[in-house]
Amino acid sequence: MTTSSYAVLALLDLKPWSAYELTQQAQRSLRYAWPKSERLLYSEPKKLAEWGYATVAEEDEGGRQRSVYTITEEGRSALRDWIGTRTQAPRLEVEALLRLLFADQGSKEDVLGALDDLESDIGEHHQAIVELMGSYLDGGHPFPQRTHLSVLFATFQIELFKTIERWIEFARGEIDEWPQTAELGMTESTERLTRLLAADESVLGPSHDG
Amino acid sequence: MTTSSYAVLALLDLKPWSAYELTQQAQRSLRYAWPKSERLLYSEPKKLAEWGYATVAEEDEGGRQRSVYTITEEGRSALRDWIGTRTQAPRLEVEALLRLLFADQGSKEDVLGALDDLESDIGEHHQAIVELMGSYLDGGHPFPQRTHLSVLFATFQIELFKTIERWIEFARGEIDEWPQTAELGMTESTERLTRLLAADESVLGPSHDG
DNA sequence: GTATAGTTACTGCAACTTGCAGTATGCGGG
DNA sequence: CCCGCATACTGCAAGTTGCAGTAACTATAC
Repeated sequence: MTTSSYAVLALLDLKPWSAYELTQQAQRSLRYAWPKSERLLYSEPKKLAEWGYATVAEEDEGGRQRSVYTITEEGRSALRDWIGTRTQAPRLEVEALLRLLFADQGSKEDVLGALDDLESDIGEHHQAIVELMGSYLDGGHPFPQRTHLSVLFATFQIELFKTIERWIEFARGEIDEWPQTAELGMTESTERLTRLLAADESVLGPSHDG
Repeated sequence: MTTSSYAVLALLDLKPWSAYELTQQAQRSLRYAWPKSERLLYSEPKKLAEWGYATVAEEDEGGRQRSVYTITEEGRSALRDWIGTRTQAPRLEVEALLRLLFADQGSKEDVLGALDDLESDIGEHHQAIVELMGSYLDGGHPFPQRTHLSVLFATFQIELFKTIERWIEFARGEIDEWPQTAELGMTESTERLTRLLAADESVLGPSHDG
């Protein structure tokens, strides 16, 4: 049982799903907390069934056959045990930051390009979540009694995205002041920032909507 | 060539390293942008050598033998080509958020426990970076001419960590108001938050050090 | 009616990545 | 000289990803 198995099991606890529905739903709803590939999500319910945590029923809806998975009592019990365990440390992969760390091996355009990439990736997700919240107001939540959870979760996403977007603007401003990418070292501006960070203070101005 | 290969290649572009040094250095410096296991980092320089992007020299320093890797001209050229390519979308794995999404399957203590886990994981990293910045002020940067990059990178980490810590406090406050975890749905507080998010506004108060 | 292009619903496989156990060497203390 | 510990790796099984491939239904055209 990996964390991904438990994530799928938790979805199964909401209602029975076909493998396809389960996969789509997992990609949509877990994308920002526990991003997993379609391929993996397809194989998880099979393993759950093997372990006795779910049962499979072959249905014939829509002319085509599909396997519908339902959680078992053992599954619910395993889920309850997992809920109380220590969570894994969070993990952030941001290739744009990797490019920033090695910005001296390229031009200013290269780093700024990486920041543009990051901005557009974050922007897409940001916009999607704002729209999702709009749909919740219109009663569009698939499990209305769980709205409080989705919304609290969404507050995390929005705060994070806003912070990253504000930081991108800030970083662009800093980089614009560089004559080139390499060999700058401890400039006046860098020293000022280092002092702020060593004192654990924010380097961004106050947010515009706080 | 994976992104991890390029990350190691970029490190090799700074100076020649032994596999051990390279691995340690990569774990320390890339942890927050591109976290990779020790095991993988050990094998990357071997592959780089196979592909002709690095050369190996068997040295005998400290009595024990070690393989020292040096970047080649082909390696530098490959690195320059990579620097200009599109970056991958960022990826965030936060198991504590997964627990929040399924909080209705456990108790309030369970969710709050997950938030505590997240707080302590983030707190460790946060503190480590603040201390690192203190050491930079004392001239402790391993590549002084690259300080401007490390510090700009660190501003990202600190802003992110501060945001997450502020969000944890906020989320605790919300959860404290819940009578239980399940079946709350669109409460008054949730509706207020949903409206704010749909209007793309922050739900956290202004930061305390902005 | 049937060719064909598109969508739905998957499966197989190679390559990438991780965690952990295991190995071998050097080094300090008793 | 032996023991425990740190250093410097390697092997391997299991987890994960991307992509190519398959097969069935669906819509539109001719």
